[in-house]
Amino acid sequence: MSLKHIMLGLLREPHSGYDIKKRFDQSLRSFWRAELSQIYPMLQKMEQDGLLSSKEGESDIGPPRRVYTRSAKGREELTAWLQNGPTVGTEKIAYLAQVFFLANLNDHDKAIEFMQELRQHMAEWLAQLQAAEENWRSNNPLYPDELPDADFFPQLTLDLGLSKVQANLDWCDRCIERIRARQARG
Amino acid sequence: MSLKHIMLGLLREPHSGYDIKKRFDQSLRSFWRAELSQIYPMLQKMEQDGLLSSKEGESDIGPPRRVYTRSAKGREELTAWLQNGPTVGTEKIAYLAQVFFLANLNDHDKAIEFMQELRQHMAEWLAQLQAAEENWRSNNPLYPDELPDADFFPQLTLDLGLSKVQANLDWCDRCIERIRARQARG
DNA sequence: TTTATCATGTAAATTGTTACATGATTTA
DNA sequence: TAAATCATGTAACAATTTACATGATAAA
Repeated sequence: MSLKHIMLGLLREPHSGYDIKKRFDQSLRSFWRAELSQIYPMLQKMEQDGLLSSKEGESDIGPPRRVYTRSAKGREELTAWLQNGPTVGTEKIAYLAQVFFLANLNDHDKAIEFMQELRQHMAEWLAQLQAAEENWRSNNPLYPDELPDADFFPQLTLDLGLSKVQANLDWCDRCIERIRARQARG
Repeated sequence: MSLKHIMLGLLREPHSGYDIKKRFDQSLRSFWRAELSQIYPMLQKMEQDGLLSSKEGESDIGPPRRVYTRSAKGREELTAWLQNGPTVGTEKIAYLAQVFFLANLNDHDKAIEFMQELRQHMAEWLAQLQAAEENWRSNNPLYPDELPDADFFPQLTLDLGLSKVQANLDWCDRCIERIRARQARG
């Protein structure tokens, strides 16, 4: 059950549900996303279970906020998750399933179109990650290896994101070439 | 809703629920997995919805089987899924979330252990993919570019699998080095 | 005769998505 | 004053996992 643990990780500093949603969208979206309609009930459940405590937020601006802080039990739960070792083999990648069955289109042109559209998504994603990295680098002279731990480990995930999206992009190009070659052969 | 479409893709030839489970485990597990307890009810629902038809299986061996065939409506549903373009940005990668929060262990040795365990998983996974490819290559002189479409497109997903798992493995090595270097600096 | 594999399901719980509902504050 | 953002939630549905339940056949 990762959502709970990710939220515990984000609650290193006190946050509202709305804050947590923003952190998902800004920092985690390459590998996890969550909707507000999942976050708010989960915060309530976690508080019931003693992993969090909450208080009415000191909000300078905007409507009243409920701000959550993780408890000692919450910190233990988080470290237990990390100490149990990596969770692997649970990924679901819908676009790969689609490529697997692309023969069902019975049309190489449509298959190429599909791969080009996928390539476009990957190119945009790569540009976003590169922009994030460039922004980080130019605003922090310690980037990447002298950052404090709380930023260094997140940077590792950005590093992999860049490699992986690049690998996807290169693969799309190979696929398009190979499908074209089949087409040429008839 | 990809499970339905993947099952439609697998039902290019008539299959039982048990057969479908084997195809998930053998060919799709790098990017999708499903349990029998999800497959059987889904087959029933899909038949109700007119995407499949079923009959008592001609089973030479073993207990009676129910064998499903996709209907014209099922084929349309599958091509519609493919024609709607790639589904991206839905992946959840739990081990990356764990790396993101690894600072919470407050212990570089434990972080290195985590990355080594992850590296081990990736090495095993890579070996499996390489074995699958080698097996395929040695049993089929047409591998990879002269295969019929129904095998060529699946081969594309194996190609990406190999690149991606290799990228993960290299990244694990980089991470371990970088954490060690931090440790050395104190 | 025991173990592995074949074969099909149900039940309960958890997790995740989409739609709906409300209202305050800030910026243009 | 209109639109964007801040802020919190509920309801209904869909998807997934884990546990339970059963029994036949094949291979060692």
